[in-house]
Amino acid sequence: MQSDLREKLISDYGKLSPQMQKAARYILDHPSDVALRSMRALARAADVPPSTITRLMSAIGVETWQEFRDHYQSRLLDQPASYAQRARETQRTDQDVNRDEHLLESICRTEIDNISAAYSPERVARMIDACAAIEDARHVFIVGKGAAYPAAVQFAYAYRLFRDNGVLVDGHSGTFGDQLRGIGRRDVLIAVGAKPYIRDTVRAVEFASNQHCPVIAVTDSDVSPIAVNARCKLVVRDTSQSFFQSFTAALSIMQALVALLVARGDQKALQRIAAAEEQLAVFDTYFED
Amino acid sequence: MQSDLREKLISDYGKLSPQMQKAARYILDHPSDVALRSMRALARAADVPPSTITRLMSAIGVETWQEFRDHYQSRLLDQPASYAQRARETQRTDQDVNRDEHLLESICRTEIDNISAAYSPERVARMIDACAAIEDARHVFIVGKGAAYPAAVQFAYAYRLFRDNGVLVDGHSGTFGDQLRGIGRRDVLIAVGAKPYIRDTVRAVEFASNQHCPVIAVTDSDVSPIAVNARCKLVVRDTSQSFFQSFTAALSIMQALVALLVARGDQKALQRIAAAEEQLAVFDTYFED
DNA sequence: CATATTTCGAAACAGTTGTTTCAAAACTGC
DNA sequence: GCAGTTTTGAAACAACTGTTTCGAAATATG
Repeated sequence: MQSDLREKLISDYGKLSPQMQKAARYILDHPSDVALRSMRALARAADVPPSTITRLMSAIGVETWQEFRDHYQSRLLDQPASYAQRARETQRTDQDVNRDEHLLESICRTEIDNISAAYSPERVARMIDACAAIEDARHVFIVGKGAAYPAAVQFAYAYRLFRDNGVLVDGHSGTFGDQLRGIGRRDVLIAVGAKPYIRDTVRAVEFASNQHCPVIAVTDSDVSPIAVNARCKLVVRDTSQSFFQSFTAALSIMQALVALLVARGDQKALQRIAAAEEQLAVFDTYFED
Repeated sequence: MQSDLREKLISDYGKLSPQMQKAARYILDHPSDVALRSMRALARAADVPPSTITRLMSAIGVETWQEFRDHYQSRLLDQPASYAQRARETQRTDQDVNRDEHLLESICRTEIDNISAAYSPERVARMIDACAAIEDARHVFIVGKGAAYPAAVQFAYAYRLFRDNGVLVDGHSGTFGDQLRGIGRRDVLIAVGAKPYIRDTVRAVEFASNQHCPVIAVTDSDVSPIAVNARCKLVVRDTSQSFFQSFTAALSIMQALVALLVARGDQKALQRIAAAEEQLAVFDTYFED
């Protein structure tokens, strides 16, 4: 509702008492202090007793200092909505009636959060780097087991529509060893996996590394066993409300990689896509209505 | 001397005790938490006793938590590479240089749009309805081919961890007909698919409908051939920047269904999950570091 | 000038903070 | 197996947190 407390502070400034003005002024001049320091510390810095801050809060219609601080913290992070605030919101209506709705609501927020984090400037740079590696590769191996399997499949499927050097290492028919045979320095292995890490995936990464094959790790941490020695670490959040990690952000990134590869590619890529489509049509895969 | 504590954390990671690794890892994954939250709050979030954080500090050669926090706070202030700002930047130089960044930026926005649309109040109501149908079903069949396959697999995989009446109709081994045999009014078919619709999926839906089996359609339109006669239509956007539709929102919804089912379920569901985890551990599926 | 309001800050409060301590638990190497 | 080491979490600690209370000070009103 009240989206910008700063504006409120400015517009109400005239109606405040002298001491409150002093506090308000300091806050306007040092917004990051609100986000980073404690209320009392801020009061000291503004040369005002703590109670003045509390009073200022109620004067501008803010329930509690935490609410105020959260606002400034999320502004500092420049994330659409703050995490803590969100958590408290969902907690507030913790009761029986709309429990399902609230769960889904909170899942939605988390998913969005995970995705925006995945496209932070730093990650974007890494994705572009990953693309470069993929473009130069002789073969592109993709490994992802368990919960990460869908994300791996997604990439493999889309990739195959415009390149024919992709190999999905699924271990379905035969062992990993068979599928990874001959992997080397001129290839690339894209490994997808989050905690709990699946042994096969880790082993595949280790094997590739030993064969000097660069690894692109799509995983949940910089220090994930999948990310060790990786040429490129694409770290995605998998925060989830359920017992099951969310692979939404991972899937999104995989799709983005494909989009990026196509965008950077030449006409040939587009032609291949057209050919693939046509082929599917010939095989009567699609349904026409 | 040691200017970047993050690097230090990564390089020393291997030499830390398990609990410290857990803490270090959380810090690496959530750096802004260090800047914004209290030490104890961080410890709670990382699921670690407060003393572990203190110990971690001395392990990486930091005198006090304050010193550590200050480091992260100034990093946060130094780096105003904000999201919105970044968007503006990339738009400004629309041409040559930052084309990749711009594309990813726009993909990100689209993905977020798709997801928020998927959790609109109306959809949320439908999802709850879908859950009810799934709960009452004798068997839960899941079908999704081509690009929709990953989303279907995702659901099937997670669902199998706490219910044993799920059947992934993938048409891999044998025909669709075999896997759908005996489907009837007491079952449920979850069908995932967007344009271009794949013939097999449509046929599966038609077959199920003829056998009076209720259908839950996760698709791209209310009038999609998959959604005709569906008991419950979960319409998700698949807007995408690339030639390839985005199945992010569909995947997200499938995951949300699982979360909802578990949340609504009884203790038995949780017990089954525990059992499944244990079984995977017994089979040595997971990698321990 | 007296009085009614408003403004103010010290003090008290319950809760939380960062840190240290210590005994139990989990690993060592033999 | 066991002694020796390391690792761990609960408890205790003083210091600090955000908030409320209440009487004094300042201001306004007549």
